[in-house]
Amino acid sequence: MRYSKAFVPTLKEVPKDATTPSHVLLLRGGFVRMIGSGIYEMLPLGRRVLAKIERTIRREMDDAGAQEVLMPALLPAEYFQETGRYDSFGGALFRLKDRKGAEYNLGPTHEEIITDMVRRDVKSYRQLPLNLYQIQMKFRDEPRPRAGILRCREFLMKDAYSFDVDEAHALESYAVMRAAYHRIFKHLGLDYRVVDADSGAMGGSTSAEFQVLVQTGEDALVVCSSCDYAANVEVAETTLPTDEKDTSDSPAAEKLHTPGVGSIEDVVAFLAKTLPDISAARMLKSLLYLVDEKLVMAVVRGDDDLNEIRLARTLGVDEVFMASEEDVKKATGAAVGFAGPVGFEGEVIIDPAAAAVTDAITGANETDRHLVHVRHGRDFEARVESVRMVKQGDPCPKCSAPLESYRGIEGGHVFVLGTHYSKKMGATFLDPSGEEKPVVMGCYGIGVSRLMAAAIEQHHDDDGIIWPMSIAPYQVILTPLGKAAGPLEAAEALYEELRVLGVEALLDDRAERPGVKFKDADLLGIPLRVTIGQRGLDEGLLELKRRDAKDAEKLPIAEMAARVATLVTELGGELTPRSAKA
RNA sequence: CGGGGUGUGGCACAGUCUGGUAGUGCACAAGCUUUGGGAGCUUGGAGUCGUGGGUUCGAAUCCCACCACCCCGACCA
Repeated sequence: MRYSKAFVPTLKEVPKDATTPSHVLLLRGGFVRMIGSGIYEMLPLGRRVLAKIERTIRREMDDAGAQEVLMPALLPAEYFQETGRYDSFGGALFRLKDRKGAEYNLGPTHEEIITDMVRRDVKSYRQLPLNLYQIQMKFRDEPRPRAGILRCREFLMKDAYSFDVDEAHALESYAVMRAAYHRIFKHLGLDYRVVDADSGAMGGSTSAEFQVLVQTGEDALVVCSSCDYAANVEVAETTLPTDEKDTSDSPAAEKLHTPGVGSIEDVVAFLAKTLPDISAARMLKSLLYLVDEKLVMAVVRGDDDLNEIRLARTLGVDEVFMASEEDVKKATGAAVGFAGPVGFEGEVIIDPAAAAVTDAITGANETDRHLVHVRHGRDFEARVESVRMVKQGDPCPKCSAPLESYRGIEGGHVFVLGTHYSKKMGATFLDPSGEEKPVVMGCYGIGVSRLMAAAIEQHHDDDGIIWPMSIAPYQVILTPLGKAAGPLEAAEALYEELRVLGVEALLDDRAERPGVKFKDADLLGIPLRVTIGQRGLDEGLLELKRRDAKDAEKLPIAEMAARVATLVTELGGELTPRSAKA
């Protein structure tokens, strides 16, 4: 491509609304443009990057035995109504009506549609297994789109669905997909981890997220410093403390006046004068949750956070909701901030770490009063369950080495769905003995457009993007300098040589000053740059510079094309050789 | 949905408090000079001041309502 003909509207200034690196650089580099909250258009460069990501995904999915389909984005409401998700999806579902008043929704995901596709034809175990996928736009009315292309209302996604005769075979399909995902993420040049994840309220049992490790990620993860354990903090486990419980006596509980200090920090600061060894670790944090219309108190140590997902699992429900201020007042008789397990009427769950505190401070269920010298088992009873959020430094549940905290962007999610949809939608088959059974499903997503942003979050510097070769919009940029004819002619010749070798080159034939060309080249993040200046030409040399390196390499003109092609291949790029022009 | 903020040429902003008919830089067009890291000078084109209403002789500016977008939180198959 000739730069002078390319539609690449780069920006010198940072658009006001862009905050994260990927958002800023995608806009500045002319890859994408926002036309509404969470709605982006893909300009030529952005489209090329997406196409590269799609190509890698297609190849690995096809190799893994999956077949590509394309489902509609516009869906008659009856499909999501059939599984109840037309309502349960809530506000996230884009709903619309046609001119006759019939209801539709835009596809936020396609389990219903694919299940319908399969149930129409699959009647026998002989037709299974099956794995179908598509790469298509998804629509979700996010409560808050953010971070540019990382959380959009319309986004490109690859979603695959497997269909098997039983759980064991479904697990095999799952394993095949998981392996394919590893190849995809590696080839895309991303630093990622596979982590244990919440499978949600879908009845799924086995699931894993492919998390791209970046500081700006939305998800908090813990990764073992020693073994391969990694998990989303939502579901992370840790070895329970095995310390023997302190049986020595502690003073009897005592009520203290703590006017206006409700939060853990405030109480610690307030009591620091009278109790010298106070710390958040001696506080009991008592949180009230609405569970099936009953109030349940969850108690964790003051320096811990409650994990709502673990609490919900422990209580055997899909979801728990933080109690409202009024509910808290009604249940404890005190303002928010003064709740405590002592004397609380209702179920109390306490985390082991909190239960182990033998001389604790907690709310007294009385406004402006706290209790000191409180002890689980003596002053109150509670069910001991692990409900706290695992954090940095906690021991790994597998090997006890300390866990490390990371943040990540969820780039992919694989999971076994079981028969959740097939039962509801009657997707059944006859097994060899003639018995009718529901197919066992799995689903596998990759956020294609999100990965484009994730790659930038991971690979950029102050000057711009540094694309991994495998997804770069062009593999090399040729930068002839100066007004004289020599450099441009040499660049044209090299451009043709590279074309024949199959290298994707961008020829910066614009009548711009060198500084402008260099700045744009760095911003766009093309992995290789060949600089063609009169100075070099006089010595018969061209310069080759990697975007991710500081120094350039000087090569004789005749060797440059071959060198570039070799480097492209070494860095994970592909060549698509063409025939020479007649 | 709660809290905070912003809407003024393509982009980034000033002007709003204290009302008088819109400006700066970049970008764009033309000319001259310049040419290895976002050049200089000259000239020029381009703006319903988010929308609607109100106050006023007069509104980007004051008042009311609405809309859009961003950030924090809630939420996120």
